[in-house]
Amino acid sequence: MSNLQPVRGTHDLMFDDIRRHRLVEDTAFEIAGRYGYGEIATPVFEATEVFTRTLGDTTDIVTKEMYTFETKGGERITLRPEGTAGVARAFISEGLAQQVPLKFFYREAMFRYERPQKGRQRQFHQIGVELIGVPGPQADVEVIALGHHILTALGVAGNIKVEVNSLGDGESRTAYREALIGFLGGHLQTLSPESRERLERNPLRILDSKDPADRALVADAPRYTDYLNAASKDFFQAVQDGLTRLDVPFIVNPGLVRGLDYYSHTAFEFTTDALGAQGTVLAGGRYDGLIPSMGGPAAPGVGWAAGVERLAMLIPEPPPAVRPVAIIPVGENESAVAEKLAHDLRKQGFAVDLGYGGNMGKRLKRADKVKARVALILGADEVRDGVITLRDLDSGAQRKLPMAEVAAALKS
RNA sequence: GCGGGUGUAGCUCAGUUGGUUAGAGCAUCGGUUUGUGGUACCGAGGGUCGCGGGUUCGAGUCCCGUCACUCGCCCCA
Repeated sequence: MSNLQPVRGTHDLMFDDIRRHRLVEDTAFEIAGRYGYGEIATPVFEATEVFTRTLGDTTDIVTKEMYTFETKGGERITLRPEGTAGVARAFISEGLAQQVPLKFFYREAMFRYERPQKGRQRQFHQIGVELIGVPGPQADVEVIALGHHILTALGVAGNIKVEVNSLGDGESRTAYREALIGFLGGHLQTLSPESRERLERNPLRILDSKDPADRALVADAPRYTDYLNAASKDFFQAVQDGLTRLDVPFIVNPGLVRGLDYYSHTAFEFTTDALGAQGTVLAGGRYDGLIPSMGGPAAPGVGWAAGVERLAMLIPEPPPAVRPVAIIPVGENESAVAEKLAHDLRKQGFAVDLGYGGNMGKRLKRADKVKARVALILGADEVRDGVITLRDLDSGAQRKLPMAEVAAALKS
């Protein structure tokens, strides 16, 4: 077992990496709280149907990309590949329909059996919000503005584009889908082989194909906006007006689509070109059909999820670790005094580093390594006189002061 | 799932047309300095050359397989 490696697509998070991670999560949590979103933690695994019932026949996802297994008791279980289905399931199981509107925030690990790339692991982390029970466009606006607010607070919004689109209601989508299939079906030879397959399974996805021939064809295809009915147009306009009012910069991307039927109206993505092919940093939309499709009440919803790893990569500087106070005892007897001092200071809220051995030089070196801000030197002289030597490790200045005044001096 | 690139010390990398005991910087440890860190100087430790097989008198170097990472495609709930 000497060649132990982490399982493909998984990573150990520590030091700077996890500080970046926590900065993303904590910032998002704090700001979501200002908008009234409370945290929810759903189970890491769910009954497989929780995901398959909503994903339908989009076979790649179901067959290729879910971690599904059978338990000893014969249950079919899937590690959650995304957060919304679990929240929707909780909404149904906990009978929360009486309590709408409900606002949830989550920060959790997700699992997808995909080929790892930059910004794409098999175990990864998402933050996300769900706003359930509000049918009107102000909910979409709030959720998008919240996403933008979080990215701004993280200092990464400058590199990010906010793209929005409307999928309209069910009637609009059916009409558009037919028109699109009709048009593309007349140009089968021009379509890329991949898109020819998508034509039956997931025609809307052809709109965001990367193939140049597809793109040229799509430019002449019927436009989604022309097939939105009046109600859908009004809804989309209200979303855009709301975003403008809140100074959220956005562009309308008519090629931005969702493959699944439970989505309606607003779809949006926050993208960057700093991460190669994995440019989507936050994505969401309105899912009025999701909860009903899982057997729940007719509760509308809108939300998004963002990749913590991707956001963490965009943060230029990881937040610094806490700078402790280092206590440096010089001899054996002084060590006991130092342990007591460390304990007292920690109880008062200070971060204290106390090494486990070594002479003064070694201990100062260690203090430097843990980036201590000050060293409290405790030798025989100090103990005898009831004082301590306080050395500022940045300036090198040091002075003696009575033991009783240490805590006060450290606060300044 | 498909195609390309890369695997040499803890990290970043060098290593000639195949040729002796595989190198550097950083990091680590020790010393100059047993009451003063960072800087400097001196020294030391640390390598199954990703793994397995093959070609060869001889492989870090060439070939095959495999694993991992990486870039793109597919997918992106």
